Amino acid sequence: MGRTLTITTGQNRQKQVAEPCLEPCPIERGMRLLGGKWKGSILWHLKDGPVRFNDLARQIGGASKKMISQRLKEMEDAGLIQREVLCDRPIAVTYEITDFGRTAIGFLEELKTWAETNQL
Amino acid sequence: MGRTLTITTGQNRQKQVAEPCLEPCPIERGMRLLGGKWKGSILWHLKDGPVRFNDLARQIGGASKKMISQRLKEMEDAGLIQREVLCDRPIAVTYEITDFGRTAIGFLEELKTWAETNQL
DNA sequence: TCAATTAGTATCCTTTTAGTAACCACCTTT
DNA sequence: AAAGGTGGTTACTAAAAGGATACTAATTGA
Repeated sequence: MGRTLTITTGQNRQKQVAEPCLEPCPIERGMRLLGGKWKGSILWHLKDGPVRFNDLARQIGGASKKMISQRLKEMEDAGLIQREVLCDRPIAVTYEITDFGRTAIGFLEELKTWAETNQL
Repeated sequence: MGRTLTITTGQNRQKQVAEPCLEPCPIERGMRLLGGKWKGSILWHLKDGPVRFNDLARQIGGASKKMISQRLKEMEDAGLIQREVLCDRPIAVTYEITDFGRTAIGFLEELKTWAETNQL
C-alpha cells in the first residue's frame, strides 16, 4: 500500500483529511481537456493528418455540426489543434493536430485498447 | 500516414465517407465510463485500498456528497467499484476498487502524468 | 446535554449541455 | 436554374448536471 490516508481529529473535534484534493487534481484537470463529449474522437480522427470540417463531421456520425464546431473551438483554445484556412473563395479549412495535441494520443490509444479489450 | 480517408461521390452525387464512426467509437465509449466529472478522481483514490464514504468525500474537495454518491452508484453499476457494508448500527460502508476497475488505473496514471508534465 | 459522527437522501433551483432544424453567403457542377 | 458543395451560425427546446441546504436515525465522545 503506497499512500496512507491519515485522518486527524483536531481540538475542535472535527475530522480532517491530511491531503485533501485542493480542488481539481491532475486527473480531473486532464479530463476537462479531453473528457468532453466527442473531444477524444475528434483528436483521434486528426492524428493521421489534417481533416476538413465537413469531412470530420461526416466521419463522426452522431455528432452534429454544431457540436463539432463547438468542440473544435474549445480544443483550439486549449492548443490541442490548429485551424487553417487553405483558401477562401472556394472556402477551404482544415484542422490539424498540434505537437501538444499529439502528446495526448498515447493516452487515447490506451483508452481505446482498454475499451476494446473489455468490449465496452 | 496510416489511415486513408476515402470520400466517394455516389450516383446520387452526394458525398459520403468510407468509414464513418457508427455512433460512439471505443474512445467515446471508454470516456462515458471514466470521463464523467470526478469519476477518475474517485477511482484513483480507491486504488490503495478501501475507503469509506465520508473519507472519500473529504478527500475530494470540491465535489459534494451528492456528486460522490451519484458517481459511486454509476461506477458500481459499471463494475468498476464495489460497495460493502461493514456493519449497520454504527453504519459503516467502504468502497473498493474491483479487478476490472484496476485495469483502468494504468490509463489514469498516464493521464495524470500527462496533465502534470504539461502543467495543466 | 451538546456536538459531532455515520451514509446518504430530498428538495429546490440554476446552469450547462445537447439536439434539431433552419439558415447564411458564396461557389461549383449538372 | 437547381442541386449540391464549402464552413459554419442562430434560434429554440428538452434534458441533464450541479450546487445549496436541510434532513434522517442511530451512535459516540466530551
